[in-house]
Amino acid sequence: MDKHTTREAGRPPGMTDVARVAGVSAQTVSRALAGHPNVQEKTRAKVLAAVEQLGYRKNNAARVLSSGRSRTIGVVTLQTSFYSRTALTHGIERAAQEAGYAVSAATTASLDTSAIESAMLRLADQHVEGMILAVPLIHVSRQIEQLTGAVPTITVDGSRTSATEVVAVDQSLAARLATRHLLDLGHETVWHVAGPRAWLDASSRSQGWRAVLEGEGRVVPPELEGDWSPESGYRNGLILGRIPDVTAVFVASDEMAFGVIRALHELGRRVPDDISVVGVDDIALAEYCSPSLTTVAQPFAEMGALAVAHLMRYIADPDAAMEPASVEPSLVVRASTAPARRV
Amino acid sequence: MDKHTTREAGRPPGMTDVARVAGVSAQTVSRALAGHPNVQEKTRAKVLAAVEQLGYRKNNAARVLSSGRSRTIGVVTLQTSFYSRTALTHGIERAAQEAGYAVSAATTASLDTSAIESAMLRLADQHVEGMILAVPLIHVSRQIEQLTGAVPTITVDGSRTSATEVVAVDQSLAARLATRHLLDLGHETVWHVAGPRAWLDASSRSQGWRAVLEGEGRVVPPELEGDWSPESGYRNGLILGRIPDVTAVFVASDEMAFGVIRALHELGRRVPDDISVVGVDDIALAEYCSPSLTTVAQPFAEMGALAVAHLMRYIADPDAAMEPASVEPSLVVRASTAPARRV
DNA sequence: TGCGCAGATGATAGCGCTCCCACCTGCCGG
DNA sequence: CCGGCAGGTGGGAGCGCTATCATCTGCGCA
Repeated sequence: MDKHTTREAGRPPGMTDVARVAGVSAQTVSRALAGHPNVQEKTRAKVLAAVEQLGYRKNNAARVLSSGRSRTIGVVTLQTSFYSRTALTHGIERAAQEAGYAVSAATTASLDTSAIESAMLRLADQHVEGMILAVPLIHVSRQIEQLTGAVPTITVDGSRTSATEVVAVDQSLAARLATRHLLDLGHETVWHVAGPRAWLDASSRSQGWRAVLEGEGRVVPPELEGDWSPESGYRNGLILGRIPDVTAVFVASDEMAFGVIRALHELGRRVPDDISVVGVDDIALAEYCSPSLTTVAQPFAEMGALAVAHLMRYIADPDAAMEPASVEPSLVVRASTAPARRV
Repeated sequence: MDKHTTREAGRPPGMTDVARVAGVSAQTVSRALAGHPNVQEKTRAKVLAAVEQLGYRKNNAARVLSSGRSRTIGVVTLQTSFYSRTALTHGIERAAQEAGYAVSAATTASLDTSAIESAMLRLADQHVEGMILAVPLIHVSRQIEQLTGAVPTITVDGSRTSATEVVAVDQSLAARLATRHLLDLGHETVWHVAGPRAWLDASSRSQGWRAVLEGEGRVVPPELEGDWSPESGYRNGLILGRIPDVTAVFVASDEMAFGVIRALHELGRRVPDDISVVGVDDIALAEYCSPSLTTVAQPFAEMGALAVAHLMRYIADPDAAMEPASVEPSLVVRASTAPARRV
């Protein structure tokens, strides 16, 4: 550090430097750059010229320290590469960028309360103005409660216990679309391989599936559960393939669906001839693996944008009432589903 | 803001508060928390107790402003969900976290110089101590040169023009493993669907493939090019499938490989009976799609760790000489490759 | 016995910005 | 004609922390 206040070589220009060059005060520079209304056009122009000339860039740390506002939001995600979370994160990033916000990501290796807590704390330390939780909040600790109280937080998994705002794809609808599609093809009933129960996404799908079957007076088969990985789909497929009257399966994610299909294949049951399979997500490979997968496409980009929009509103007015928002998924029919064969 | 220096309700506790409770000076608190050696164990304990009692959390903005060090590194990635980049990012995140660094991600929608420039500037504004570029630097602008001069930067794509340090998977080896595997199965020669030329990953694979063929005196078929997407693999597959003497194809990514396989399938050429296909990456689905894919696994986690380790060393001593580092991929043989049929 | 040095602690001065308030123009109405 | 009021501007005072230097202890050694 240096005693002299005069400009130094090797130090980036500060607001004072801009002020000097523009012939105004540092204060005016601040206002001009912040888009404050009470600044003459002429003055603003002078400031901008000086900024250009010096190659001035704002010092974010100073701004945050002084104002408490960071223009940054945080996203908590699970440290894995499931397609859905990746796609969602991208949607959020793009939307945040457009809103002039930076995104700070904190990943957690597990869904433990303490792990999520620590991810949220890391974000809080970075003075984020809001958070988006892309993981299910299984248990809301005192610490988390305090954080969500202090920092506007929304969750895109819609944890049922939380005190946070919720944005979500209508997963129940996704499940209903899939299940009804299979019934429409003439199948007696539809089996289901669900995601982990901790995820609301997973349990909403399960509920939607069950609702359709019950509404139609069909037998509701026991539900199987995976962990989103292809491998868990495979394990469940090995079970399903051994049950003779299984002819239609709704799987809670595309990656698991391919695992299921592989297992069925190995057991000699053909898809879609013997068994129809529907997934969820519409990953890039869904169309190109064999057989191409009938699935329910999720509008992840839209979803990210909606989450950010919601959060912005929440940040602007923390007291405003907000009802949960949701976007609609859509069915994409491909080759993994076929009409039930006459018995 | 407030005139009084005494504690206020509703304001989080600061270092001065901790100092008061612990009965030491703010300075000592700073040193104790920074792990400075010249602090008595007893004093440190008192400080930690006070921290605990007050629920004190450091103010990062203030630390950055004052010290210039942010304990944050930045990562520039492309705004897509290709498996490789996602996996790599996770490797980086984990390693950085272990090193006590936060990760700030900046995504860019395109590979334009200006887009990458702006992503790097955004990171610079956040006072990152170092950057990892996970995108190819096609053209190094004056601005970028200035940035890489000011902030330690390494690239994991190994752009040939850049003035940055390089960490990479040995892609040439990956290609040689794949190509040799196919030749060993008795195929006359091997065709290649490459990634975009702008990516060094892609061109290294192409070179490795070519080197093996030339070394063995085989015919080097013309090279096809995709954009990493399954769809581009499909397009190229539609071409390859129409060429009668194609019996083995090395594809630069798993996602493209499945696209190729699908196209071949549609043209009535069986994999692996008629044509063997090898991919690169070993994505989670490689084992579960049909046929399961022979591929070259990339050690992304290791790679991320290596990149971070390199960057840490670079940050610690920007002048230290560092040779490019690389990690080794490994071949995973599955069902998409088979011995060439006797002609 | 005393000097000096090293280890432990404290005091002070910023880091670059934004807030609050005072100021200074010019113009309106009384 | 002058007080007042509004829009524009400038002047300080911090924001919470760390760097630098000063200070203060205790101890070894001559």
